[in-house]
Amino acid sequence: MSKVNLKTLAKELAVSISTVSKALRDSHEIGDETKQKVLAKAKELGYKPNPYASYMRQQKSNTIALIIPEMTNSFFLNVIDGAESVATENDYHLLIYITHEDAQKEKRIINHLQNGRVDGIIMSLSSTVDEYSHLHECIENNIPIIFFDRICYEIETIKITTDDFTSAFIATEHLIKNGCKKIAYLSIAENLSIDNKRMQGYSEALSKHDIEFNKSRIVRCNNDDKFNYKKIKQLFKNIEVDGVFSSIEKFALSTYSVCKDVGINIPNDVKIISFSNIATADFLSPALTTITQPAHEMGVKAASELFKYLDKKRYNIPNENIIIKSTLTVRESSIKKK
Amino acid sequence: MSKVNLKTLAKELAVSISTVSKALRDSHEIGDETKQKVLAKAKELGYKPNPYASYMRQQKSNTIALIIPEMTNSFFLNVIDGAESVATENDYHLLIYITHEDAQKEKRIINHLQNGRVDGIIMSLSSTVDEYSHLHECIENNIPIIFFDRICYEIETIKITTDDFTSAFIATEHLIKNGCKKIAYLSIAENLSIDNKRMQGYSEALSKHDIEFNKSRIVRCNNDDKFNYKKIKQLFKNIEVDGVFSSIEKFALSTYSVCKDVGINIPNDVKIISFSNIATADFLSPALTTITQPAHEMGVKAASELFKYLDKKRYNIPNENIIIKSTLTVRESSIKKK
DNA sequence: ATTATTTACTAAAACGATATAGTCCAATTA
DNA sequence: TAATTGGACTATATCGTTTTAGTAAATAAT
Repeated sequence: MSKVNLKTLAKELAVSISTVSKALRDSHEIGDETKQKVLAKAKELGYKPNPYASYMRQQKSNTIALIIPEMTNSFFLNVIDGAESVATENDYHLLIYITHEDAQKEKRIINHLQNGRVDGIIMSLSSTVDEYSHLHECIENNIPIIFFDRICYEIETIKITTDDFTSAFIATEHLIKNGCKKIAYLSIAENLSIDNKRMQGYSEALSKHDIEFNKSRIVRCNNDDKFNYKKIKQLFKNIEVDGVFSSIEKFALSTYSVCKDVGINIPNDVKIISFSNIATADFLSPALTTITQPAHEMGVKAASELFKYLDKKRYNIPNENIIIKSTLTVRESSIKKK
Repeated sequence: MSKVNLKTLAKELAVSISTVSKALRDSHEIGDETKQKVLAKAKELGYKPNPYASYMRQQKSNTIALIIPEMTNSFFLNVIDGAESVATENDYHLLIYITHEDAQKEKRIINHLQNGRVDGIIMSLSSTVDEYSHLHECIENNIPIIFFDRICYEIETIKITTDDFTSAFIATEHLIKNGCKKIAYLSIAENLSIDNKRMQGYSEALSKHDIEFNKSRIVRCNNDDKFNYKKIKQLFKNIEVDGVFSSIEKFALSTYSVCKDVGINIPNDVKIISFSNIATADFLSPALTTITQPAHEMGVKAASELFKYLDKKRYNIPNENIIIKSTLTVRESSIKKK
């Protein structure tokens, strides 16, 4: 009922609060006998140290924030899983924030975290941010940020990405090798690092194979599924397309939807490849060829890099790019039917 | 750089700390002129109140925990999304913990939360818990818990579920109406509320239609995909099965996997229905008939019910069962091919 | 004119844990 | 023997807020 704290223990044991505190932290200043007594009493009364009181002295919250743009994306899902497990291992606590791809929301969240609530932040940018003052401010306030996937070049810190350019290049080349010549690119947001890299890979592959880059085959999608559906439908109506390279998973699903409704056969009429971590890729109709990002691993890496710098109190995080490779998994959606 | 706090502001403005504090909280004790000055200075210096210092006085962390058994399940994914949005709306912060279906981990997590870190907990039980002392202890320590989906009957609190029995009944009946007579049930864990309810619904439907309940068609799955795969494969080998009712999504996917590998045709040879919130149900081959749980809504409800009691400081949460209905979405996997 | 009330503030005590600076006695050393 | 060291503790300030109990001056009531 009544909270048991150091004071309670001290009173019960008729020693001072400092003795109790030191005994619990196994200080050499306290005799073995007393230590045993304190430990026993603490266990007996179920003493649980208050983390926020402890924060007051240590200025360390043992809490980190994970900020992601959306939840309904198996990539982020796996990142959370990875980050959570590392956090738990290190006795850290993980706060989750979702920006819903809204720059204003992202700013608000970042702003609210500059008050000591967290020791550090792991984040992936929202697709609608176009200026980074909130991030600069955060760094100035000594809250380290580690970026993953959708990184911010302007901030000097550790950035964890996959090999977006190369993967996109390989993906596009894969489509080309399977006979595609009119490949569309479903873009997520031109101000995002990943989108640039992926589109570069796409365009580089086209150029290598002497295929003309056609701007009308670039579809700017956004966070609204219905909007994307319309856009993709229009794409097929307006221009010939025999291949689709989707920068993120959900656009590929919208494409499936359109194809189903309009009666376009995958992979006969159009071949599809997508960046995706979807668990059901194998069971889709047709099975979706994916570039599978090392999502879990990226979450793990982001968290463990952060902890490396938090624990040692050396807040001078280097400006480093860590790249973890994606893997291409070829399935039915991108190859000719036998 | 150097943190700006009430003291800094007070010094800058040559007033007392209490004046600054009260001005910021718009106390009637402070004159309008002073208030303006304080507000201006606070903005100028970028004052951000320290949440943990504030906690010390208020004994309110404005933080809640969401404890889920696993991440790779679109149901929980949507619950997080729902809970997060309500938390944000109410200026609360959301800590995420994943038990990975491990009772020991669940106990450890619950134990670590009884120190003031959170004002309340939203959780779904791990499938391996078989005794609830950690939960009772938590309640005794005045940390309210609200359960969703996998609830604990023993604890008197708000429990949010879907209509598991009825949905399972309808699902099973749906299979029966589509000609199934030898329906298997893929069980998640017999000590879970949802598993009991769902199996009851299943068995009730069988009995209504004079189909004998056959224990060998109950498959006890667990958290290990490979294990489940083997079990399901064995099921098909050992006994005739023309319908599968999966209590959770991932078992349905394992079933798809087995059927693909063994050459069993869905829905011709066996029809499948599953509790699931998977976004790709429509695109699976064949499209998966699902009982779609109101996952997002359940997350929203759980969080908002919790806040209702946290804010008003009336911690006497009633023992209430809130049921939000699931919807059956019939797709190809459960019906006869034309 | 005297007391009572209101206004606008300040001082100081919490909240619970921790670290720094003592204190006191016993044991060692010069 | 006096001085020093060490062992085992205690007292207290502190972290950054909030809140209760003042205080002093101005205004209102009697």
